[in-house]
Amino acid sequence: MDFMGFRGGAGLYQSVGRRNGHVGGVAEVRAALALKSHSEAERRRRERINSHLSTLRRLIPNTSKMEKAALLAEVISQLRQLQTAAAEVRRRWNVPSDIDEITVEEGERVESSGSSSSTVRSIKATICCDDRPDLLADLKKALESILRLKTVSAEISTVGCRIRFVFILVTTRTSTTTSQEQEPAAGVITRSVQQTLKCALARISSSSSHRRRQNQPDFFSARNPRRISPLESSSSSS
Amino acid sequence: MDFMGFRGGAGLYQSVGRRNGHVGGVAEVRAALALKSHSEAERRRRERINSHLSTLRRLIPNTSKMEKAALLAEVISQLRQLQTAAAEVRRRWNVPSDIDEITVEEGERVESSGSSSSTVRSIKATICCDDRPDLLADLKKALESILRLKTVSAEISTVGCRIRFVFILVTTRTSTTTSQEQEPAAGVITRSVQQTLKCALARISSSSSHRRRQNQPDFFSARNPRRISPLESSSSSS
DNA sequence: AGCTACACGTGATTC
DNA sequence: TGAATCACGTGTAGC
Repeated sequence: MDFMGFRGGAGLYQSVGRRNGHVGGVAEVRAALALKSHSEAERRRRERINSHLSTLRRLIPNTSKMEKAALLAEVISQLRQLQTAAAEVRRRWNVPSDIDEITVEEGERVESSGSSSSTVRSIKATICCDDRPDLLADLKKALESILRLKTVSAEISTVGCRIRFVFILVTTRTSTTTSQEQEPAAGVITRSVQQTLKCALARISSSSSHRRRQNQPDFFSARNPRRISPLESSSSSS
Repeated sequence: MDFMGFRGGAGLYQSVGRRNGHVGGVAEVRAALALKSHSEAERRRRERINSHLSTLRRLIPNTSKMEKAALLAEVISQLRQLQTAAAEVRRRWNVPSDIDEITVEEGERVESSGSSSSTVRSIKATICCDDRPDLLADLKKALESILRLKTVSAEISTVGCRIRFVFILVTTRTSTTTSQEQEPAAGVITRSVQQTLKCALARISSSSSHRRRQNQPDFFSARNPRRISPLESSSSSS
């Protein structure tokens, strides 16, 4: 315990030299004191970290005798499982989270019922953001007027100040079907929807004086597995 | 970097002495080599731990610039929230987990419809364990024959080899209502139910050659916040 | 004997 | 400047 402090003190003593002809100079004792408080602070820091590690051991079964790295690996595994499970439950129940999110997936292609041979795509767009008046109207307008999509259904759910939409949209062919323009590829549509929604929300969040609350939402507050900067998400898996 | 190794080497050198009249003896170089591999191993260990810490930083937003202890505190907070949320969802959906569990809560007191003035208590008992044939019958028998409880309903759900029951039970007054015995307190009943179920399951698990699978269940695999040794749980909050 | 994991004190760095 | 964090090499104990 003490031999280390002693050794450190001796080393410092040699470098400083015997000023004033005696070994117990003020500089030396000051340095020794500093060194001591330094080691004590470091010990406190270690205790803090190890205390947290032991509560993690308590939180996850069968990790009592694991080494530190293995414990952290278990923590990571558990956290990943829980985060993905929570995201799945949120998705199925349409529960808003505290993180802004936009996902757009394309549905199956559907034959148009009209007389022409054109097809119609269905698109599922989910938006999670802060609520505010006329948000639904604004989003619908953006989707319908800019992208000429038809809103088949809009499922809405709010928790506190947060809101989550699930839009089911279909492409509409204008009367210019006779023109030479080809039907856009699916990826183009989803990206356009995403961009449009992103811009609409960016406009809104910049105009309003909302401040994001930092922490502790109500239910299934799990942050998403990946960091998602506000409204920059991209997920289009089926 | 090197001064530490040099200092350590010097100390060792003094203790060993100048064997064979020269400073580069075999013992010295062996010791130096051992010290070197030691420090390298320690560096690898540090890298392993820090790598896990950085993936934790990636898993939880806004922890990039946190100090180590604060990061671990955030991890603990997240894990707690997710574990309790998952337990709540499991409870509501009656999803079996991979951990044996018995909880007994007493319901509200209900006036008996009979002519006597005796009352009836309702009890909700949930059991999560490995499935096996005749398990339901065994449990029902134990509850009804030993404790003279009537099974109002039994909700059952299985995932893989795991099963979870939710029994709704009511106390039955025998024809000896006229005797001098008092109605037992609620805590006594719940404890009795718990003990009976625990014994029934212990009998089963010891007789069968089941081995608990260690890890990675299907859905909502969260272990419970508290360590629960098999069939020793106790939770009777309302 | 070696190998591994942990605790410790210390230098470097930042604020 | 002190106070705090982190990385580093080392001592030490268990297998």
